[in-house]
Amino acid sequence: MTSVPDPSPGGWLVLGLLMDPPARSGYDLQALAARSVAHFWPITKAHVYAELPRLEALGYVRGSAVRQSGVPDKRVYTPTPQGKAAFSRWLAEVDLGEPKLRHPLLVKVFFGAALPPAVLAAELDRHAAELSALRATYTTLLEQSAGGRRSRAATMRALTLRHGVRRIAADLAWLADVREAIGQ
Amino acid sequence: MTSVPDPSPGGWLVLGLLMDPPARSGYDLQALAARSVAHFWPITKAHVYAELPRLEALGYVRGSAVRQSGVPDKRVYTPTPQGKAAFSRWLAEVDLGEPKLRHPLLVKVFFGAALPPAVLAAELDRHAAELSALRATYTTLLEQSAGGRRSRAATMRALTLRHGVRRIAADLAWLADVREAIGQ
DNA sequence: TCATGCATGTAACAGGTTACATGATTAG
DNA sequence: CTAATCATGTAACCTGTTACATGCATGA
Repeated sequence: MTSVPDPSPGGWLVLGLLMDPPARSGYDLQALAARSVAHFWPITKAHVYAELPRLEALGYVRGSAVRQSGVPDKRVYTPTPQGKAAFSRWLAEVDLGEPKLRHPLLVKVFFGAALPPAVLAAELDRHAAELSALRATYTTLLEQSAGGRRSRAATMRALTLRHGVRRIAADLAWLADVREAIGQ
Repeated sequence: MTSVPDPSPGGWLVLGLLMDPPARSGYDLQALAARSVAHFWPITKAHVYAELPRLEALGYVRGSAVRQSGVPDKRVYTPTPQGKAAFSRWLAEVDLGEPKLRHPLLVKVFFGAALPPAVLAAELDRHAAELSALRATYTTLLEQSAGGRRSRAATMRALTLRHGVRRIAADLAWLADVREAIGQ
């Protein structure tokens, strides 16, 4: 009877991002995702726009038009009581299993013996530079949220950034290992 | 005219695993993947079996039947010269972009304020236990490959395991942070 | 005039997983 | 007798991405 299937993981994430006010549009959600959950669960804008009507059909969110001047009108969404309940239940009960990572650089290292050392070394350095840049954005975000007292929710969100920072530190240390092992 | 598309990333990985002797069957490849590349690029058996005929159609591998007694007959694959060349080229030239990770536990932490502390704490501890177990399997694999002198290829493969070990150490340290932040 | 931000969406595709289907042999 | 190992595959599905399509307003 439902005909609308349960949200996919990405759909639940979108719902989760709507849990706290203010009401947000697809455009807002995409931007919010980019600076919050993106580092452990990337969500594209196409995905956001696809999930919103499904969540509405399930009765988990309600959209309403907002007129604007200067910029285009938009449609913002707020969670319904059922949506809030469903999200809490999902969060407590899901088992999404182990993190699945697909790490291109590790592929290059694994098969690295088949690669000219200079090519590999260049890739390693490029990656290290990207990691450093990423760490800078994470620490910036952390500092932005670090002022004064934090809500419980803000504390939890900050913790995921700390994960990113720790992981990057580990990756940089490993990159140094690899550099040493291959010479130069 | 080709009609057969280029391999997907997973397909290239399968080809990569065939580069070194001995010739392997789909069954062998799946097992090999599980103890080598799985921790940075998981490949299911269904995927392996699907890629093999495509690689053959592209002229990158050649399969041949092997009769066995006691166990079922099998079909093993060896790379062709074109396959070897194509793999080297791919490895040097691809840009698969940044690692994309989807980390369920970070989802739970990010929205953790909406979760009973005891539930969250239990998940954290379960995850920590799993990480410890995983680290044990990595170190076992490392020790197996650590005897005596290593080929260049073996050294590179071992380095990816060291990455896993470093990443787990970082994750465990972060889990301790979270535990401290939420108390109990 | 040109790029950027705001704003929304769709269609086609890619990549990979789950569940199903089958069957012999060996070890406990 | 049962479970595990060896062995191969397919069909349906899920999840998500890319590329396309549109258009106004603002600031440089």
